[in-house]
Formats: sequence, structure tokens, C-alpha cells
Amino acid sequence: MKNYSDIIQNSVLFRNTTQENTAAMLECLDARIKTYSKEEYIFEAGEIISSVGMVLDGTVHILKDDFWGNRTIISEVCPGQIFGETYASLANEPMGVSVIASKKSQVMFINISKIMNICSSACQFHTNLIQNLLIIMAQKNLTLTKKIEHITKRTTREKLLSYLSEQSIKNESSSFEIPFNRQQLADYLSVDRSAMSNELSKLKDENIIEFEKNNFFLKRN
Amino acid sequence: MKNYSDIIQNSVLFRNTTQENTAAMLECLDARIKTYSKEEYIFEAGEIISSVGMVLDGTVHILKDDFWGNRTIISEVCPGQIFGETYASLANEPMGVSVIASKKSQVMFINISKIMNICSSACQFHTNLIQNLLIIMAQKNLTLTKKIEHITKRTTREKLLSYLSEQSIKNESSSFEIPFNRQQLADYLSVDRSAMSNELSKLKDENIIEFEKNNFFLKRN
DNA sequence: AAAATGCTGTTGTTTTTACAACGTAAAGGA
DNA sequence: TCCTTTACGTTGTAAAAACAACAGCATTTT
Repeated sequence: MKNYSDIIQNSVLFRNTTQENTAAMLECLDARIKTYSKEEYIFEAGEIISSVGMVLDGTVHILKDDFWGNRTIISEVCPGQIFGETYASLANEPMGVSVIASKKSQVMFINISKIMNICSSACQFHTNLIQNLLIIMAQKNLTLTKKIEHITKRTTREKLLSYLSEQSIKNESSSFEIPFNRQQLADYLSVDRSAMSNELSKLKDENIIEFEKNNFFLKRN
Repeated sequence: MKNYSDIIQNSVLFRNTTQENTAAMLECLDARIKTYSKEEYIFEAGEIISSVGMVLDGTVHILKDDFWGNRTIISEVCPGQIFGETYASLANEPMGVSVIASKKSQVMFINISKIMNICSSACQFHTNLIQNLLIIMAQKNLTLTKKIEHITKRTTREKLLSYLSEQSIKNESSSFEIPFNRQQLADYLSVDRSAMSNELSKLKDENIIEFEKNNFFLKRN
């Protein structure tokens, strides 16, 4: 096994595992490493999978082909991050997406049942591993839920206010800085950038918000 | 403890647990039951929680108040279903939503750490419990992801086609029945019903789809 | 059977959004 | 310094969506 211990050690899945234990755990978990060439399928839509993948090197794309063959890239997975955990957890759910190496990549697979069923040795770290997996899923869940809350709003204005309100509450202040530039924010809210900029200006004119660059201020009237 | 064993036994969280074991497990998990009167807060936004709630009787609403005080009901939780698992799994994440009993309700709480840390007795069922929790979260994840895929599309037409394509692939057939009526579908895709109906008619005129009531047929041209 | 209700499609109008194009200012590199 | 690139706001136009209102049909209730 090549030396990807840094990647593994720093991954969220193996957080709080000591370096000495990691190697033993990987053995116990029966982790397998596979190399994929550019454009090679790692998982294909329709497949039933039982393993979680962790990118060790390269980059992996999650994508979806629709009924008419149109392909959409849903996300990119970088070293240390995992993929497939949702489908691996659902034994009867065929993959709704495909996973492809976008360049030559090294991927480590761990069977979900090996994660779930506690082994005899290093049990404490095993519990930790399960907890990390749960945290990863909870975090993803939260991210998705928040996005849905904003996007389900009908107008650009409402989407903006929903997002800004969340940021304000999160920062516990009516003034705060957002982590997106305009284009990124527009993509996140899935609206047109210029239309969004326009709407931001209107909100400013109507004295509902103030902003300069990425600093926003919400007003109560 | 009143007799809610049927509810618990039939819940997803306790699936595959034998009736004899459930009682012992609840003891081991230090499950607590609390009664809430109508409109009473169960969790409040901003709070840090460490317990998962299971509704045993009544109904519970997940809701959100924005910066300006506008309240939105996000979802309803019925007997046997759990809530708070996302925030309970994330030790540092303050609740972004509030949970309120919409009528007089009985709620059972289980501390997430009791679920995560394997006890000495009935270990097999404990593993099962963790697995069920993971399944619940994976399922929710999948549901959210699919919805986002559709909603992020810009036009009503694209949203419709994205949804219909998914249904088609799921049913492994170009003809299938959808589980929503028009209003429900419009709500799900967060578009206007009449505009959606209109778009459906156009798609039919353009010979891209056929439909009658809830039966759809997709065409490749 | 009659009445009421719910679901769906249709249409016209108004509002909102997307799109394209452009000007300006700031940032970064040669 | 000059040039290039990037980010952001602005505007006009065309397209799309929301909205409101209604008609036809089916289902349910009385």
C-alpha cells in the first residue's frame, strides 16, 4: 500500500484515529485500493453498491445522465473525501448517479458492513469511525436542507432574503460577510447573476438591505 | 411507560429488533418520554441538542423563523418517525429550525451518544439500531438530493423533464405512473400549478411526452 | 338525483426572469 | 506602467413564469 496515510489521516472519516491505529483498522476493514484511468467508471448508475469510496489521489466526478442522454456533473470529489456512502447504506437502492475518474485516480474502498459490524480489536476506534460517518452524512444533510430552503422560494428576491436571513442568523448579527461572490451566489441559488444583481440593487433602493462587496447588512423596518 | 410498543416496534429506527429486546434496549438507551401540550416548543432554534426525538403520539412540526419573523413550516413528523437526528449528530451545530408540538404529543428522546456507544448487552441489536439510523439519514439524503437536482433546473420545462426522466429511469420504462397529482407535483418542483399544466400541454404538443392523468410516457426522437 | 367539491387544462394579463451586451472599477501579471 | 482579466452593476429586450379566473369533468356528499 503506497503512502497515502497523510490523506487518510487527515480525512473526516478517520478523524480522531491515531496514526498507529489507522493501518490496523484498514487491515481490519479490508480496505482495497484500486487505480482508475481517466474517464473510467468507478460506479455506474443502476448498480447496487455496498462500499464507500475514498479518493486518495486524483479527482472523481459524480454525474448523471438523463433519459435523453444529457449528462450533468453534480459534484467533484477530492482526495480525503468519500463518495457512495448514501447508496452503500441503502442495500436495495440502485445508484441514481454514476461516478467517473476525471483523471487518473487512486480510490480506496471500504465495505459498509465492515464499518457497521464492530470487530474485536480496536473497538474504540471503530465506534469513532461510525460516528464520523454519521457526522459526514449529517453534515451533508444539513447542507442540502439549507439549500432547498432557499431554492424552493419562488422569486429571486425571496431566495436572496432567505439566504441572507440564514447568514444573519448564523452570524448572530444583522451585518455579516458572505463566502460567495455574485456568480457563486447566483449559482447556489440557481438564478441568473445579472438578474440577481439587479434584485440586490432594488432591495438596497427599498431600504431593506445594505451591502458593499460581500458585506451585507439587514434592516428591520 | 405507557404502551407505545407498537409504534416503536413498527418504526424504522427499531426495525429488525425483536419485541423482547426492545424494552431492554430502551432501558439501556436511557430513553425518556415527555408530554408536550399544543404549541409547546420541543427544540428551539439556536439550541444545541444531543438527543433524537421520536414522536409516539400526536404530531410535531419542524419550522423556521427568518430574520424578519416570518414563520415557515418545513415538515410534519408523525408517530414512529424521528426528528433532530441531524443536529444531534453534529455536536457543535446549533439548531437552524425549531420543533413544536402541533397538538398534544408524546415524544421519546434517546441520546445520540447512547446510540453510538455500544453497550455490553444485546450488542447485536445495538449494531442494528446504528445501521437503521444510518439508513434513515441516507434515505433522507437521497430524497433531498433528488429534489435539488430537479429544482435547480432553471425553467419549469427542465424541472418537469428532470423529474419525469428520474421516474422513467426508476421504473426502468419509458411509461410510468407518478405518485403526485398536479398540485403536489407543482409544490414538489416549486412552480405554479397552472403554469406547469400549461408546460405539460406544450410538451405533449411538441411530441416529447404523452400523458393521461398520472400516467406518463416519454419519447425519444 | 342533485349539489358540492376537487382536479385539471386553458387563457389573458401582469410580473418576473433570463439573456445579451456594455461600462466601470479593481486586481493581477507582464 | 500598461495590459489583461475578473467582478459587479446596469439596461433593454425577449422569454418565461406567476397569477387570476374560468370551464369541463369526475368524484363525493347530501
